[in-house]
Amino acid sequence: MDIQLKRGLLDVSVLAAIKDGESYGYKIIKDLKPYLALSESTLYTILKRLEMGKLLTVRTAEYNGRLRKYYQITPSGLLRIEEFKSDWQEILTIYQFVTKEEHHDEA
Amino acid sequence: MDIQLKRGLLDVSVLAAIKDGESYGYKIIKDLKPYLALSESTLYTILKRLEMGKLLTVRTAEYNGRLRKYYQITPSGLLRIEEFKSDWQEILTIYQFVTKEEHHDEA
DNA sequence: TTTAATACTTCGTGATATGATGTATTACGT
DNA sequence: ACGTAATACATCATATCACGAAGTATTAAA
Repeated sequence: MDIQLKRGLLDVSVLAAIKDGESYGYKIIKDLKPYLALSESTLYTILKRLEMGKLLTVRTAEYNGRLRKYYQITPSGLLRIEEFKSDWQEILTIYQFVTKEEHHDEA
Repeated sequence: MDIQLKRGLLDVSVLAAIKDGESYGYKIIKDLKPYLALSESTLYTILKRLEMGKLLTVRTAEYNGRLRKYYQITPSGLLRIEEFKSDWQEILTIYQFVTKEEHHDEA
């Protein structure tokens, strides 16, 4: 798929992946895999960005002898998802413009 | 609107703006204005990119004493729009993932 | 005659997705 | 016991890209 098309969905997809309960990097990738593929470097870049924007918080905990970073969504993060839903209306309008067929005169 | 969300739509919107007949920069901006705002610098960057990718061709012609560059879509450009339509199915799947509500137990 | 509209161009910048590479531990297969 | 895969996170370099700013030049309108 076109890379550019994914861009607007990335941040919000990651937020969606943790919105029903905290998760961690590796699991997020696996959970998103059916919908969109993203590499580890991409994910961690996104997580860092979302953390800086206070859309999620992080806590480090030990699991099975190794460290994991658990990411939890904030109210701002939830708000971000709501904003995305609003934006979607505009996106749909553009989609319709792009895909509309030219009107041909018939007979 | 989120800038990132627009990214995947930009190229294909410009292509859509010329798919029913050639057009030129200034007119493309005006035609797209109801759907998405884009500046001249952005548009001409896109046009250059599309030209290099052979998704459109250019001819320069004089109009009213000044030069205009007319852009015409190529078969590859039309194909690009078709590909976008296919990609849209994936986008919709991601959209549904992002917006789906958590399932709460009732009663 | 001054301002707005038309029309295209170039430059610099900041944001960003991603591959490559690295470190370290645990689980599994044989 | 040993090698390989899976888990888990981190950093760096790079290429792409949207966009504001600023510029050039002509025509239309006020």
